[in-house]
Amino acid sequence: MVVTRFAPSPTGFLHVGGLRTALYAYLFARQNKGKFILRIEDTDQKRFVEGSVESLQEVLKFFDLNWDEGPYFQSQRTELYRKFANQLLDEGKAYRCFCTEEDLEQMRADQTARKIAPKYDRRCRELNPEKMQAKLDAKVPFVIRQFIPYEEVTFTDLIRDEMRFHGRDVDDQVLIKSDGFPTYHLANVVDDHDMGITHVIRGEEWLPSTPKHIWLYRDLGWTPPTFAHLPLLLNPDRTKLSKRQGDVAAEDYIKKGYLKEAILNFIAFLGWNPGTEEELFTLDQLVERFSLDRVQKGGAVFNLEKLDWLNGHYMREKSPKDLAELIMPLLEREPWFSKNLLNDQFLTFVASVQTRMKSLNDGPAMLRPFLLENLDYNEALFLSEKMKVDKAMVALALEQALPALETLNDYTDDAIKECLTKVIEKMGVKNGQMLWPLRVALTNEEYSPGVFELLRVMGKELSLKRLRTALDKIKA
RNA sequence: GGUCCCAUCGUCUAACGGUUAGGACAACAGGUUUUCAUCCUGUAAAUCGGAGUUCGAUUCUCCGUGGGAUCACCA
Repeated sequence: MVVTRFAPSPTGFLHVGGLRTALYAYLFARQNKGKFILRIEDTDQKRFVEGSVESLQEVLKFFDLNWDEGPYFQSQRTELYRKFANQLLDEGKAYRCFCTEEDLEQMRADQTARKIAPKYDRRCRELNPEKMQAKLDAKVPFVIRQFIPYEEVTFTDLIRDEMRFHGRDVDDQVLIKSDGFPTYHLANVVDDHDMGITHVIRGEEWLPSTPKHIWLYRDLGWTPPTFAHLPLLLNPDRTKLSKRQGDVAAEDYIKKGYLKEAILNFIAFLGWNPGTEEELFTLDQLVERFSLDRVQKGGAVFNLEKLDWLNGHYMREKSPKDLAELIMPLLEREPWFSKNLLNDQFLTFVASVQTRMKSLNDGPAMLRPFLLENLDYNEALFLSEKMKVDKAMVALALEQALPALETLNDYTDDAIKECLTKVIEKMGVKNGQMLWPLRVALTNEEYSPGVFELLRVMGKELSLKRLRTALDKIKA
């Protein structure tokens, strides 16, 4: 059975790159009817961020990336790691290192000065038994290092095929830190084996440390899982996506009002495509169609333009009811909002602004003209050079439209259009000279749905009230 | 610097060694339209360079160039 995992460290928010890794691991597990495990890699107590484990889980759930097992916490499994570290120690595949931070810094400084690649010189490996015992007795803190053999290691990456590294270039990796906690490398390997992970799907930044992991599997007598190293997500300047150059937390995009469908669809296509010209995919469709061998090798620039388009698409695709439910929490945060502003027309209001919304966050502002009791008119808005509308024209348009609409009983788009067209013809003005003032009177906005639709959606009572109020204001 | 990875329109990408190098987003130009959107039509836009293999390279090989990742008691 296929078992994948997502193994973030709780050092802050969930990175969009992390989200994509989680998504791919999830898709691969689901499509193979396998298991998806969540594991928290919290072996560095210094970098732990309060609340990050909770928010990590919330975000994954928000995107419906549900895991079958976990979350497991590495900080609760330290006994296991120590056991295997000791085993390697006994077998001579690892050794204790008593070097201090200063020793190591000094060593590295010397090496860089001599233009050699910085690498641990194994001085502690040569320590004789008496000296070693003396240090242990004196309780000198030590780390456990993995002994890296001078030989080649190869493995097959699902995305990059044959990978080849040589031990001469790899440092004797620390396995257990002096505080007794394991490093990523040890904990990761032990857990992946212990949890039966069959496919390690992770970012490309892990490629260089994979040989260490392979040697660890071998020294522990285990069969390594299959690896798939995902291409990086990039800044516009093609460096690794970073906070300096924009929002990188998945939450940021939720807060910006992007739909989960859009974010998921967008992120799935950064590095993968189905090989056809289809590009609109739901999570379920992705489960069906995803494949690791269609994953790209090169990094992908995290460019929001496509996300905006996808978001608009999914916004328009929603039913007004679903959309209204998503907007509601945002509406409730508005200072002007109160529950009794809602009436049975609400869904029609939502429907009328739907094609205009770029994100959920546009909702409150676009709905406000429909919901507010009184608009605080901005007189300058009524005037439009382009529409050839001056103050006198505004007053005239409103004065002429009002009585016509008052006598109109059939308040449908067509009837309203016919009614106003007659007035316009009689006045001998241009459409815009009538419709622009009406639109501003109805919404106090520069952009809005069409006037006929506006009138119908608002209803006779509210719309006429708006027109009268506006007329009073303009005449005052 | 060592090691490793990568390379098609601005961006995401497609193309059994044979295509007028395709699509989408963005851009631009039109159409629909009272505004803004939506919607429709169209235009422009790419194989990093050089060798080699081949009847034929975007595709395979080598070299170069460019970009990136990584070299911690962080993950």
